[in-house]
Amino acid sequence: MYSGVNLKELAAELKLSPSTVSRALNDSYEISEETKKKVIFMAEKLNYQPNPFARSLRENKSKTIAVVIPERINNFFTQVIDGIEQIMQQHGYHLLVYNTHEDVDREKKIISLLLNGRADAIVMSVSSQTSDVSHLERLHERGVPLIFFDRICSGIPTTKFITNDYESAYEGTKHLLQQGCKKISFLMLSKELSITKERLRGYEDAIKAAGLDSDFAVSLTCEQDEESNIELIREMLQAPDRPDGILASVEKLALATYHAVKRTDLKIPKDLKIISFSNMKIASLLNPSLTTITQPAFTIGEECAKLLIKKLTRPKQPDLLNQVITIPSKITIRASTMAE
Amino acid sequence: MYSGVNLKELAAELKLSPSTVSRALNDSYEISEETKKKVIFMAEKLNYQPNPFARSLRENKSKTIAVVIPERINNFFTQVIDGIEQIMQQHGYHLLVYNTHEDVDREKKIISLLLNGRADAIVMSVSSQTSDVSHLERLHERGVPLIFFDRICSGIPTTKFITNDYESAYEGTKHLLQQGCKKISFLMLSKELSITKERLRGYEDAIKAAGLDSDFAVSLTCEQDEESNIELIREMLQAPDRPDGILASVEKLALATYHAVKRTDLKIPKDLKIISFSNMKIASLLNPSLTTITQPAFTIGEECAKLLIKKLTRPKQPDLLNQVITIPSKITIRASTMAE
DNA sequence: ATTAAATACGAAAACGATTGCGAAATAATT
DNA sequence: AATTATTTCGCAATCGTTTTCGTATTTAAT
Repeated sequence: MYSGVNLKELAAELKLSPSTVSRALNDSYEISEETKKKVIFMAEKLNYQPNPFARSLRENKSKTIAVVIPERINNFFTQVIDGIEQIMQQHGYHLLVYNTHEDVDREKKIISLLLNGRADAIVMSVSSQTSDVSHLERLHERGVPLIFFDRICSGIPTTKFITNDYESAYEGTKHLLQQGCKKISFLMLSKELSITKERLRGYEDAIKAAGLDSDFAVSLTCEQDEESNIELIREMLQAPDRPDGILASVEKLALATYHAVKRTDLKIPKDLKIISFSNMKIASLLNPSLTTITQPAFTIGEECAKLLIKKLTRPKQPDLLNQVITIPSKITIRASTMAE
Repeated sequence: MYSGVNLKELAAELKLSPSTVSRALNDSYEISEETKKKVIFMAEKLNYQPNPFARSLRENKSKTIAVVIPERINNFFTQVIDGIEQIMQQHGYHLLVYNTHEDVDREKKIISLLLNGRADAIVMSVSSQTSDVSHLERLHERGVPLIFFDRICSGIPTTKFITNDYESAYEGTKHLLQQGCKKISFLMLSKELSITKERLRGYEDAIKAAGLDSDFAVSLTCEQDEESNIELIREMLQAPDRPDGILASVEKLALATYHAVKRTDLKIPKDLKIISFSNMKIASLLNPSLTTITQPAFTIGEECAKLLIKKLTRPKQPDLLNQVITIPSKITIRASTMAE
């Protein structure tokens, strides 16, 4: 592979030393305006591109951020990445993106690859299987700036960005109750997940606040396999004490419910009302259209990136604060929760 | 940021020279089994992680692949990336992902960032605005291995992966005709796009083969803005000579059509039948369920990656062949194209 | 026993940038 | 005019690897 001209060759062409050329290109005060112009012109002409690895080696930073997500085919995560990229691109940063596929082992491997400074910082959302967080602790102790979003690790003292999971779940459940639901089921991926815990808490509190017996609360931990999820939900819906309302803590479980319903005689929203955390653009095109709790995904990504930029570009920045920053979600009521 | 132990320190700890330690870790034949064991043990113990930039600088390769796509919130591209990552991760490669947002200027900037060897190869799908391809030519002439998929640049002599765009569009149009459509509209993003050209050709040939007047063929170039797309389609659907069938060359235009139809009195499939190139998992949940031409996205990603691995890991590999590799799509017929 | 070959390791250069320090050349000060 | 300050640039070290070359020691061959 032909790699263009380097600093030494550029310097030779200009009859200057590499140090002078380097300083000229970096706009050092030690270089006269005249030579700066000449250098810049020649660099332009020869299309000089600095070698990023030489620079990274010397400066001990890579101008690269790693983003680790549990799932790529997911509107929420995709929007977050778009938000991160939006800010990072403006500051000349590159994005390494890794998909853990909800698998802790893959997550651990990926994290271990990031221990060597390949990325200047990491933005991540943990997998649903992650309970042991020693790999993340090690990363943090190494001093790699680490930010969590959505699925956070409260045990690791750094900044986390989430939405108002508790309140949204509370409001969502309240909405179902107001629409006449008597028995609401909460669908979740894994009890280990921070979002599961918070959303479950919101759900339970709303049920209690309505004076309903908590026996009515049905929780169902869903597997990873799409088809088995659908079957689990179908069985639940065909049981004698079936729920008449569903709060799905993640989008894919709402879709699984739609599929499950198609295998029964039930009708949404007459027999079953459903609301879901979801960033689908086409919630309104589903049959019936889906009432959603939409997370501010793009904004979350932007905020993560802005904080990192502050941390990485300022000279003597303190460590990322151990705090949780909440950006509220928005509920959009659609046909799936309509009363008669 | 604390960066762990380096080779020199590890060597000092072992009372060996850095060269020996390096060779031991790289399993060189010049090192005895005994010292290899000692070195590996100590490296393990001190948790030695080689500096990727020093290595990249020395070896002149980064173990990194860049993926450039026009849109992130798109099931097709996302699945392709999953496929690429699947293979690349097995070979220790990292993925830089860039979104051009269908903007040539952003595409050019991104490409110029990749001229310096930051990535060992590039896998990309061009933006819909890309007509001038000089930036891509420069990249290719620099010798950076470049592979196109889906939206390709036929002018650049390298390997491209596509689906059978012509045949799929032909078959899709034929299906609409068989279901009784008399006037079929083809929806597309930009006439510059390779996929647009091929799919349009398939569509036109199918219309002609049916002995239909080509005046019936309506083409509509859609803007980037979602809302204006919807309005354009709505106007078309409410015109006196409205189509009774639609072939959408990309997913987002099918969804725009669904939205547009909701603003009219028309019913799918009674008044309007629609088929679309789409990798949506939830095509069956739309109202009515959408007949789709599903591209082998994951496989396309895998094949791109496999070819690159071959090119990058074998010592004296020739340049990537100037050829187009086709992997067929699959049509799934659903309610949106059902005759009475 | 002498020479040749194989084994196991170290010294040092190289990759391409940045930067501390020194040194000319010019300008300013006394 | 002599000294000092300022401007402008070059030398060489450095970042952490890999690798070429050289060398000492052991083993094999004649």
